[in-house]
Amino acid sequence: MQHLEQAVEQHLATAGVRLTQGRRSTINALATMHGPRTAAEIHAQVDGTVPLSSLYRSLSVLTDVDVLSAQHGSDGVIRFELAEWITGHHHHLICTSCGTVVDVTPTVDQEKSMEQIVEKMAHEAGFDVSGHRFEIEGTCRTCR
Amino acid sequence: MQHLEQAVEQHLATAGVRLTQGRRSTINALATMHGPRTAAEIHAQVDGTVPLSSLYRSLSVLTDVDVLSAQHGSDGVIRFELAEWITGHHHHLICTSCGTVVDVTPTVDQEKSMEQIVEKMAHEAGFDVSGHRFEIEGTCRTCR
DNA sequence: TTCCTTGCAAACGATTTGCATTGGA
DNA sequence: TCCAATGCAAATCGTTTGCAAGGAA
Repeated sequence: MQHLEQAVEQHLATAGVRLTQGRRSTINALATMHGPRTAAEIHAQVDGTVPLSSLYRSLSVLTDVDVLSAQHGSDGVIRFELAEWITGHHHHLICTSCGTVVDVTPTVDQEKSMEQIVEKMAHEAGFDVSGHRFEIEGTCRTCR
Repeated sequence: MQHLEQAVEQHLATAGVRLTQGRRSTINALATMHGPRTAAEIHAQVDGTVPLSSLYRSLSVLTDVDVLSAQHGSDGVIRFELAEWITGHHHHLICTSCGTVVDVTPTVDQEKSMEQIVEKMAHEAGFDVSGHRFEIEGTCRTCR
């Protein structure tokens, strides 16, 4: 995890953003939690040491500089996770019952197939593809 | 569009839900607008004839009985559209420049490939798949 | 008539922001 | 030092809800 910290530190320095105590623990919390987490969950994980308002501000800044990525869940709550250049490329399994989001990493073949399909569909509509989001909905093991 | 109205009417009757004036115009508005729309947009489209609170309640009921589907955008706002059994299965091309959302329908082969991949990825994580959402971001023809 | 629906207004709750204070490089 | 970052409290705003009145079956 030292490498991660250094890489992130470097990344933030380049972006001209300070790596403060609060931001450090926010990032560490997310690194520990594996997968998208809400501000409230992170707030609990850091044991309330970072006020929610400050936490939201940090999350916003960290997302802006691409250390985190954000997604809006069907429960209307934003979940944050480490950016893909840190965690690696993946997609999301979303439990329609409890809202939990789990990361899944496609195999190289799977990813290649998906990209091909994306490219083809978009091309016919005259779109220049810049990215895609693939979300699988279903029921997780514990909710079933 | 007569067929649509009858089918929906039937659907609602079976579900024990009344097709009222407000609901009728809500559904018609969405049928006209093609693609996911926010409550505010629908409210404007029906020219304010349906109060926002009532509109939200209708949208909620209609989503529950699967006449509409809802999705939470990256701006934190809920967008509604006619359910896929009405519009047909499709995915979304989202222009990151102008925000336009275009529906794209995958070919049978494309859809089959995607479902296979989805099934495989989800199964390993212990998920029961109920559906998937594929959103392609990029630049549309007119914005390019 | 019987309830499901509506309208209005008030409540909610996640997220954002103003402002004075603190702390990192 | 100097300005970004913080903490607190108040404000936002999309969405939800209580309750009495209205309308579909």
